Amino acid sequence: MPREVRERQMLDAAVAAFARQGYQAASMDDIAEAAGVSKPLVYLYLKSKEDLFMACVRREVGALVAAVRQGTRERGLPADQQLWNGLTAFFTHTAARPDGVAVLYRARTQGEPFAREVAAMRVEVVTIVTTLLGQAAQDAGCDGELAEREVSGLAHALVGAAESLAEWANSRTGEHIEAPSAKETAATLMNFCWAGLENLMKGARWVPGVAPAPHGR
Amino acid sequence: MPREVRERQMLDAAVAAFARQGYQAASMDDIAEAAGVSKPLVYLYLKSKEDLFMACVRREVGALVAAVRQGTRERGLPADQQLWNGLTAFFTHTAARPDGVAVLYRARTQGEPFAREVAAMRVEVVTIVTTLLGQAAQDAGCDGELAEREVSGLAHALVGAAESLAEWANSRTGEHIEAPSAKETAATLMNFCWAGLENLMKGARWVPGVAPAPHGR
Amino acid sequence: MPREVRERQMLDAAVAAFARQGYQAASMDDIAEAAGVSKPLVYLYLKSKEDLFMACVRREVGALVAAVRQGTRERGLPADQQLWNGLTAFFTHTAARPDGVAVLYRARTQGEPFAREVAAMRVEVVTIVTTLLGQAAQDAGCDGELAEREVSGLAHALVGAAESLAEWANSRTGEHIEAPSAKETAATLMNFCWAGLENLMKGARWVPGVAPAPHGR
Amino acid sequence: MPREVRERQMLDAAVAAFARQGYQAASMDDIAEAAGVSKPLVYLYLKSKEDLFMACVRREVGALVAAVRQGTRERGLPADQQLWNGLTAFFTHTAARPDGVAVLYRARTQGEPFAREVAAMRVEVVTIVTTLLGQAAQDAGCDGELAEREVSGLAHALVGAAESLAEWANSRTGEHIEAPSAKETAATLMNFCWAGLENLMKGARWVPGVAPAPHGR
DNA sequence: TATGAATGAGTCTTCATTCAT
DNA sequence: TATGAATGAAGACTCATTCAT
Repeated sequence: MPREVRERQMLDAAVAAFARQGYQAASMDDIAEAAGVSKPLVYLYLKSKEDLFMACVRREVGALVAAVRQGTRERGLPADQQLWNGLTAFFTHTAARPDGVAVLYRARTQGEPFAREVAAMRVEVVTIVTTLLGQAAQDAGCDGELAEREVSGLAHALVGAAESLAEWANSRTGEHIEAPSAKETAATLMNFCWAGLENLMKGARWVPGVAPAPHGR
Repeated sequence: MPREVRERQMLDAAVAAFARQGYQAASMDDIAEAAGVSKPLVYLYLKSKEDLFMACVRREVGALVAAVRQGTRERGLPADQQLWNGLTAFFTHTAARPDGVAVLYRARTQGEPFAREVAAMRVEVVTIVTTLLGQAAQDAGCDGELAEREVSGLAHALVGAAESLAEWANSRTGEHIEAPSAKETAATLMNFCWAGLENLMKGARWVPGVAPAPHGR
Repeated sequence: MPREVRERQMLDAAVAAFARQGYQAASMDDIAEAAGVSKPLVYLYLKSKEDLFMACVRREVGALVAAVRQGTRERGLPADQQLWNGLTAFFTHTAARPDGVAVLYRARTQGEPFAREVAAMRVEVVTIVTTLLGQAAQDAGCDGELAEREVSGLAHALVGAAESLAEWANSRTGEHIEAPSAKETAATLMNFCWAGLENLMKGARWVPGVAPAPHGR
Repeated sequence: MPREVRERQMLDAAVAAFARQGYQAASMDDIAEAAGVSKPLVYLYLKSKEDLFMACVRREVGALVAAVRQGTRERGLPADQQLWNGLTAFFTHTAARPDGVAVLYRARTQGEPFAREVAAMRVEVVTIVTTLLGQAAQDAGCDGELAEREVSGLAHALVGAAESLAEWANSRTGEHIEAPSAKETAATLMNFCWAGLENLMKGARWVPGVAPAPHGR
């Protein structure tokens, strides 16, 4: 059996194991067995547990970013539409590859090199989102300037909300309550945040003690 | 030395260890040493590694919930103000006890019993939030009906956003860029979500292909 | 059982194992079993295979040097007599602790840190020998100057000869041919080298094509 | 590529590996790679690691013995001259093929079959030396009888001294101190032992408590 | 002749856990 | 209350060796 095929089998098995048990708890023995190969072969192809984990992380990072990029590829739409498309792509991916996403989640707490990889991915996603927001500001003809730190905070809030929602949406899978579709979830998130973002881009801010301006309270 | 004191020392050491290294990687040896006691004593007081971790989780869950409750105790304020207070309390706690929060974060991926404990905490927090939202709806005299599922989704989005922001805010600690204060962070989050929530409570929804109603685009 | 005792048991077992099988081939499992303890205890006390080996080496280095020093302690004797005493002590030690000596032998080809330790021991022994030779030169009233390099070479030759003889003498042990006693072996070596050394100290040298001076050929 | 050539490449690589790392530590993988062939080919040609090592040992034994024989081939010279020639040949070989010599050194501690091979070589060399000594006795017209055991001991002392000197001489290679030439080293050893050997052949012995006879102390 | 693919067996090391005191 | 001493079980990693082609 050619090397590439075997290697993908191993990565598949590893992603599943790491997702379910975590980096430390997953054993190379189990991974090898799940991949249907002997342990030495795993080492021959993937060098070490760390390298194997890194390979998983990189693969899943790539897949996730590709999915989101694909979702926001369509030009010429209004920014909110594009953001919704991107979120939908994200939730679709998240539902289709829960283990892959879980690996990324785990990687964030597994030490420098892995955390960095995921952080880099986040930056990429945040950049996409930020670009969309900028475009949205233009679309709306608004001129409010957002401090870089504020944007960064917002982007993290959005990503965190998305991750949390993804987890929540997927946690339903398997129960008799039907899980919400990716589009529904994306819409929920848009409902949650879009009005606020728009306000911000217009320079309207929520401040303690005063209701946000555009709603006229 | 009285048992209670010793036990707290152990929990402190354990929380630090689990937070920094994760459940699997933290070793009972290290924890005992950090606590300044012998290993058998740890076992005498806390039974097993699992029980020790559970004790940590429960303690931190309690502390976090108490902090948030404390933050939202003040009655008679408008709902947004109360939510802001709660968030501020959350971010304050999060900045004060990063290790405690990290333990909860770790616990979510550490198997059934621990995940359940954290999930229960989330439910509690979500309930608080939900109550506030309900009150806010009344305050606004609005009559929009929110499906239970939708509320649940929103609450998870809010909590996820808050967690993500907390992590982001704390990741700055130690750099020369000053970390945002809890109040700032809470304001960022309010900016992010409050307008949208208000809309929803008025029955206005973002739908694909159409700009959100209340803003008149 | 107190730690010190256990530790000596382990070192004894380890020395035997390393001597017979070499560093790589000796397994920690076997050593632990031979010492009558479990493997973790070996690691608890001696940290790692490398550290264990180093501990063996150091112990045997100390024992050997102590033996030789003890042998040459008696002052006031002629130099040849003292050298003979030292050699006798060496061969006695060598016969009494063949495994210890074998460990030192193995250590020389086991990488920098170990080789260095043995080299340092050699230097110590060579220094003792050199001192004796110097004293012998004085005793003999001779004034021949030996280049440092030449002395070094001679000392190495002497030590090599001694080692080789020790091995030869001990290889007889167990056969029906009786092994030569330490004193006999020491005498053999004195016979082998003393006349030559004396010549050298008188400035007489063997040169190709000419028989050494003092023997009048 | 013809089998013989390939086989020599493999042996060269193996000798280098075994010399530098020892039998256990050298891996078939590394040897195959160093030889520029695939592992199965090594097994096809040389059967097993043990057989490969044995092949190396035999080759190097042959080379060393051949070198020494070559050095003592010239008949009609005085015995000391011949011995010096043989030693020079030995040190020349030793300097030219340090890896080969190292393999023999390693083989001595690698278990029965290998040790036997090297022992056999020693016997051969000792025989050559013994013959020379016998001839020297005749040359000197001396009638001293040397017990077989004593001769054996002397021969081992000589060989050990030679080995030790060879190692010492070669350990200088690479430093800025120039290594002594083979002839110098051989002369050092002759200086070290020849007078003693001559004495012995004349029946003069060093005995404890008495200075050696021929020097009249 | 030559090799890419594959593995059974074994090694070092660590860890949660328990006695005996 | 408190601990020095000790271990069963398991995990990462490597290596000599063999097929199928």
